[in-house]
Amino acid sequence: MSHISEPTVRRLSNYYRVLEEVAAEGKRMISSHLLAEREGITSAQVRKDLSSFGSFGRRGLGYHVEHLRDEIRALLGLDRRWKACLVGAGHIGSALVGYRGFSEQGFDITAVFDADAARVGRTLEGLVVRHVSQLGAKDGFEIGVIATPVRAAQEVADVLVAAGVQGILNFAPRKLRVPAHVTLRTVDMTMEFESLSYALTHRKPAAPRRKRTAPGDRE
Amino acid sequence: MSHISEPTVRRLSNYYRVLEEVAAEGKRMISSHLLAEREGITSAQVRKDLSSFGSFGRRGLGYHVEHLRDEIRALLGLDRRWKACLVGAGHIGSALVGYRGFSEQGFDITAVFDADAARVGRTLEGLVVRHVSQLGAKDGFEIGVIATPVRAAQEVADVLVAAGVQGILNFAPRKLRVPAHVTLRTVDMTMEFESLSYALTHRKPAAPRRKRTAPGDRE
DNA sequence: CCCTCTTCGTGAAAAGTTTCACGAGCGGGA
DNA sequence: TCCCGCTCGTGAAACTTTTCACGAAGAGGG
Repeated sequence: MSHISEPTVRRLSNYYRVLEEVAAEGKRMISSHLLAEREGITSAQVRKDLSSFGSFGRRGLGYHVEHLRDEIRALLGLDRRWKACLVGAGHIGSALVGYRGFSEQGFDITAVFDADAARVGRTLEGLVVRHVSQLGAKDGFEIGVIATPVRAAQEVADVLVAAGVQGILNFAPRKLRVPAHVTLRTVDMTMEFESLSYALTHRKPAAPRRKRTAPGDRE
Repeated sequence: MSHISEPTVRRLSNYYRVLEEVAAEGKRMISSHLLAEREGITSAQVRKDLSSFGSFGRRGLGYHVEHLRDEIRALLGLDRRWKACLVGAGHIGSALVGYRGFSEQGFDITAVFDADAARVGRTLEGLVVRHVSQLGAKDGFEIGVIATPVRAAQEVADVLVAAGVQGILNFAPRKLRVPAHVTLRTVDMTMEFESLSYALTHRKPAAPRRKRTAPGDRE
């Protein structure tokens, strides 16, 4: 195993969840074909992805569900827990602290920060909101989650980097600048909506009720 | 303009937000180089993306900020509003209803549904939560947003399709099956976290504290 | 008018990703 | 034991996306 591409990692993450489901259903083996069907992709893709980090299947039989699940879990680093903090106690931040999915996958949010004095001191899922100025290296956070308004996001990222986090999960709709040793992942809901808006606006079989003609339009 | 690839659309969405910012700063023109710098990509990429739907730049000068912004807005279908409903009034759902970003981009959530009787009747940002059984075609929703637990997501998607939505924005961590005439976009926070976990687990310069040796391992 | 500096638009090359297709291993039945 | 049906692993082909590199404007100064 030398290098696993980003698209492959994302699919592995999906396989992992399917495997958990399938294991819960009591199935012992699963074929690449079945796995592919659940994901809406081809079986060749599944086999290619899995072969990128090992040979886990048995010809004629498929993959051993629990074994494969455990291999992927280890590969993704989900067999340990991560110490995380959250910055931004607004709507999104509150939702994230309460979201089960994260702690289930090894993500412990143990502190919440906010820049707004009105929010400092309030309690969120058992955590007291602290002022962001108290965010330092001493607590040893490995991951920082940004759920602030977009204008504050870069500044918060800088604070997190200074506090020594190794990774940042950013929910503000903007690309952030972080040093190379810090890994950044951005969840951009706005972008997904705009992508959906584009797809709906240009979907093929739509009735041609009237064609908008923009200034520089061509066909 | 014949076809714009998905990665390009996503970047256009980013350019759009940068252009709004730059316009607010009062700048009149912007070069592909500057635009690229803000996004952390190359200027060739920017020019290629923009040229995929028209020639908006002027050689030697760059792009006219407001004009380009308006062109992208029209292309993405953001010059109109979408009538949307939300299913799932839990943590994530509540956050989404309250999230400014959506309405700013033309996304009007005008109804909230939930399957849990305990939540029906409660008010969320001025909207009374209704039981999901009341979700039908008569309200004419164009877009449905799914913010339910993963086990309910497919069923809700089916209901939305039956109610005639054209697009679905799914926040449950699972691929959903929808007919071809319905567009689906999934925001999978769990996957982003797992991708981050993978990156942190395998980051290069880390001290090689211990090497796991799996059964079928090779190098 | 001419020269220089800047920047776009765009084919062509390079890099990356997915799909194809086939050899080979495995279990089971006759 | 031998054959058949199933399924993996994988090189090669096909396709997609990004990067390169260069010709063609455009502006401004002298």
